[in-house]
Amino acid sequence: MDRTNQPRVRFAPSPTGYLHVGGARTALFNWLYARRERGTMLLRIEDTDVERNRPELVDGILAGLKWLGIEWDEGPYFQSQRLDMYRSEAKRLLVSGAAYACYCKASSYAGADAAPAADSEEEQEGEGDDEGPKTRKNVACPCREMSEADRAAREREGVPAAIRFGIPRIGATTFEDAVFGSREVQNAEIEDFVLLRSNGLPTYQLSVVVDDLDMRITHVIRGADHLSNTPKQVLLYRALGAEPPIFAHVPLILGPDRTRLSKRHGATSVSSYADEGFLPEAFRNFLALLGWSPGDDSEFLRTSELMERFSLAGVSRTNAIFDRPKLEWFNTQYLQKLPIEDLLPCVADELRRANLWNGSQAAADPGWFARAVDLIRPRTRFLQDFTTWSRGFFTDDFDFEPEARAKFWKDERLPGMLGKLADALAALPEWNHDACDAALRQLASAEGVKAGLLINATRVAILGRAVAPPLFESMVILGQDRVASRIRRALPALSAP
RNA sequence: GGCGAUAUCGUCUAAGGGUUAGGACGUGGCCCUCUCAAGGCCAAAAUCCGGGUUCGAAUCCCGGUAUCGCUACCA
Repeated sequence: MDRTNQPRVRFAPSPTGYLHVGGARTALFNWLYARRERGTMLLRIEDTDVERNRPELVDGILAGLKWLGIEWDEGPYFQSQRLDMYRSEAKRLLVSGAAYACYCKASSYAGADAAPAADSEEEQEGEGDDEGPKTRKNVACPCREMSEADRAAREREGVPAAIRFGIPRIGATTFEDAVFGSREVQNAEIEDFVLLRSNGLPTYQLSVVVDDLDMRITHVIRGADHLSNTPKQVLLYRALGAEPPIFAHVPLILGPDRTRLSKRHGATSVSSYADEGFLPEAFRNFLALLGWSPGDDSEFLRTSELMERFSLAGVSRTNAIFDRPKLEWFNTQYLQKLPIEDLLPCVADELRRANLWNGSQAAADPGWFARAVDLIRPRTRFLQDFTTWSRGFFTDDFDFEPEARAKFWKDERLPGMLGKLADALAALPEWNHDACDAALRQLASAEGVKAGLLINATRVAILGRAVAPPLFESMVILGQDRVASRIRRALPALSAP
């Protein structure tokens, strides 16, 4: 089968941190594109920076992608296992004259003015801000023009050399970006960047191009922070005798303060959203709409629809702010609108996590489980809601919430009335919504109280909470025996001060 | 500092020369009600500023401003 026309995309995180929402969104776009176009997505771990690299984080990134439901078709490949290829390609460029050896000390370039102490201080206000020299010229490495004799001398001395790419002095480099359109950059603006460090490890620019070429990547979909460096890579592709792939840079995701999303904005790792009880599909829907629009007013888009409708043309060019309330809204929508059979496995997992699954009616009776979840879900916002305030549906082991007691158990006639209610309910020949309703209202009018008083008090008695689903539906789910015994069990607590 | 990109309600966005500038989140109000949600209805809320081009500009052009990105032997 001829697959030459099928796109190949990749997600290429570097294990310097967990999988954050920006990376997740990039991964999602790649995945949606691959699925839409019946292409192939591969995963590549960019771990060429030995100092920042933390191998133990790879598992977390993989786990984050799995939770998101993003499946790659090839990989993961590790750049750390492909070093020979980068070295030989660098050598090729050296031989062809596209690159040159640089004998300068790394420190004379590295972080020359960069690394402004990582997001710490703002320089204080005031006028006298004739600050330190922030000026920076393009790197014009003297080694580029070094004579052969000098070069040989350095080699003899064993001076460690980096390999730099020699940017053409004149002309411009152009490329097409599927999102930002056609781009042109003057070569004079581009500095001779390093391809291979003096320690023999490749830089990002080299490894990314070599790999994308070797892996036959057709579409590079990545964050817009790479847009400015793309001309370097285009030049590199050409120097390697290849045509560049199609680029598609997607806008960045910012925090509410419009700065790059980072730890101090709170949850930025995908796993924290998993822990918080978000549904993966809701998260995908939310993420997909951050920087992409289907073109109409559709918002609730299940993953299958995203895969049908995603296109690079719909990607925005404007950075987007991560809007937590909207994410929560999506989660609520999914909890309530998902076909019940799609939701059940997620709830079952949550019950297992809370140790409420084994031996429960939920595990034993699928039909009952579905009815119970359906009753509870209109009031849920997170998966945890099934094991916190609604745990009374899945176990007898729950407490009477103090606020609920204070609010609905005030009336001192309640113990007597609920005792009678328990008897009346236990004696019902049939157990359904209307029978329970009638029994309770009959008692209320006989006692001369409003039905609401009994309803609210009973809800607390059988579920322990002031906030729970409507009473009679809850009774039906719980069953006659359990309801009667729970009411009786509550009586002592009810009469306690 | 240099280079570049971007700019529509507070937020995500639609409208790619002609609309009362639409939808959604959030906010406020009303309805529903057995608690609390959900839901329904209503409301306030935007074309960054200034110049052009045009009969007509959110849309095209220029300038300014702001924001973001890049400017590393990080990715």
